Amino acid sequence: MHEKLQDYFSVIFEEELLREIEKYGKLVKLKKDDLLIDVGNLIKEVPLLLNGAVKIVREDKKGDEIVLYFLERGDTCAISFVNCLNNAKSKVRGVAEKDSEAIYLPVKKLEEWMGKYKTWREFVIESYSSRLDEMIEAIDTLAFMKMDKRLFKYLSDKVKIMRDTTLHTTHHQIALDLNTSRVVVSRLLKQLENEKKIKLYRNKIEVLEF
DNA sequence: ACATTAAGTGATT
DNA sequence: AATCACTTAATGT
Repeated sequence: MHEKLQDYFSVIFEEELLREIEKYGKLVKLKKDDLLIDVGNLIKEVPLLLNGAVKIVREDKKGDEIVLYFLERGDTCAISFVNCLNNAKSKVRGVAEKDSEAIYLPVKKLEEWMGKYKTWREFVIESYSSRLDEMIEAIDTLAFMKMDKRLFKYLSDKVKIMRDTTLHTTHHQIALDLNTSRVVVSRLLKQLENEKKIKLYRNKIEVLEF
């Protein structure tokens, strides 16, 4: 845990804060599709992502889902942190997109560090603001982009997050993430393949352009 | 060989 | 862009 912390955070956090993180945080290994957080959960711990990727999904009452954004190394969901300061329940779901590692930090401590460490304060604010940016981007995408554009953005986002141009997923799964139907996804993917932007296989998509 | 699951396609709304 | 109804293809048992 020590080395992993050093790797990613020694540049932003001071020694003492790193030591505290090490002391109070617990290292959690997440497997693909593990749930980090679900809608309605009361949050007492907030994960700090060391590596891997997590997708943040919004779900409505009917169970329809839509992907808001992805988290990657060094990210934390400051939204959920601020959220749980006022004891609110989570409004989103976090699912590991691939095997990942995270340090779970107790909210109690996070609160304390807000006053104690400038770097922590800045980290949270920075994280909060970039989450907000991503959220706004997600709204733009939803409101103004046609399905074909949305799909392509989804693919290239995913390629960046996964650091792999070959995505192991199904048309069905993509349809769920974008809240559309599998048939539509299949057709649009076919189009993209014809435009030489991707290559299609079973359970696999190779993204050539992103 | 058979069943299951993923993906492709035309027609309709 | 969604839905239906169906086909084809790949994969698991």
